[in-house]
Amino acid sequence: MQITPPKQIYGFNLTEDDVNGSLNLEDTILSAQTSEPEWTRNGRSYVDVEELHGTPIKCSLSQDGSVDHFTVSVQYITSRSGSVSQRDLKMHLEQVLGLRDDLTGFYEAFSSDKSLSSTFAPLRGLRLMRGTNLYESLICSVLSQNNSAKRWNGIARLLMKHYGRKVQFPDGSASFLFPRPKDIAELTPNDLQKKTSMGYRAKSVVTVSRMILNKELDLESLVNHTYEDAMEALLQLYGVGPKVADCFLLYGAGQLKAAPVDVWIHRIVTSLYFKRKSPSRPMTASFLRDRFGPWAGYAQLYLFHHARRIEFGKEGRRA
DNA sequence: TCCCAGGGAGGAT
DNA sequence: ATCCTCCATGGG
Repeated sequence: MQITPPKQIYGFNLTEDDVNGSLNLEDTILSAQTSEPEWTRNGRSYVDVEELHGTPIKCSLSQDGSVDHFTVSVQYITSRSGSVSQRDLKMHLEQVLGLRDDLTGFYEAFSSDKSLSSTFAPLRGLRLMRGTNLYESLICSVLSQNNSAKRWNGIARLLMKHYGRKVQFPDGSASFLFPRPKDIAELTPNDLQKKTSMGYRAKSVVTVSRMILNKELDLESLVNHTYEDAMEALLQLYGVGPKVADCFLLYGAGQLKAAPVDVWIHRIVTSLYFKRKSPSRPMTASFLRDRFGPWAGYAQLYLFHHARRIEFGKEGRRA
């Protein structure tokens, strides 16, 4: 007699033929990019829950092989009634993990820049993640200000738990989606702060949520603006300065010329490229855009993580 | 107790 | 324009 298999779990594999260059899945997922809260770990796999074309989907990825010759096993399951095509999920993962970015071209274009190219070998396969929910990316970027990656992720998880929709999966697990602007706009900053311990960032999160709900701010239209126009609009938002705006533009809107300049990047770029002069942070950001053009975001990512790894060890944890 | 965390607003020069 | 200080909270 045939035993009925649990048909609700689907899967497929990605190989190096599906990716434009090398891939280090673990480094990519653990590099604290603010496109969305960090994926959770389950053994050797990384798990993400997202809403894809209105259907909650939970996918689990694990990489076997090397960063150049690999198989990424993808298993996924959708919430109750919904279904997602394998093709849609594959396109989703291509965006989220930056699988179309020409990493080989990046490495070749700057092979003569000794400062940058020295990071290529240790970080080979590290890719820029991109969010699929602009609001989520903006809020995560706001939460990251003057905060550790571990803590802003914890706050984002509390946001999801308290204000996001709970979704059940056929395997018995449950998750919370990221809240929508209207879920947050109705709160007072004080209520939000009490539930999430996000501190003074609550005022910014509520204000931005209300502006989006009232259509004073349209994140979708910002994506089609030039970098300069989008930046100008974002800087009007309370709690959004140059670094947070660049984080949103890079990880949320996919503007690869955006290079968020935090205290680390500022120190690194100053010491590597400004021998003994001291540029302002805006100068550092424009320097990165001028020097690396459409690869400025990637240059920032590689310089940042290389320095962090030297300072703290592999995953940036404090010794 | 002090310092820092992938900063930013509001104020004084 | 550039330089201060303060901001909530948690971890080292």
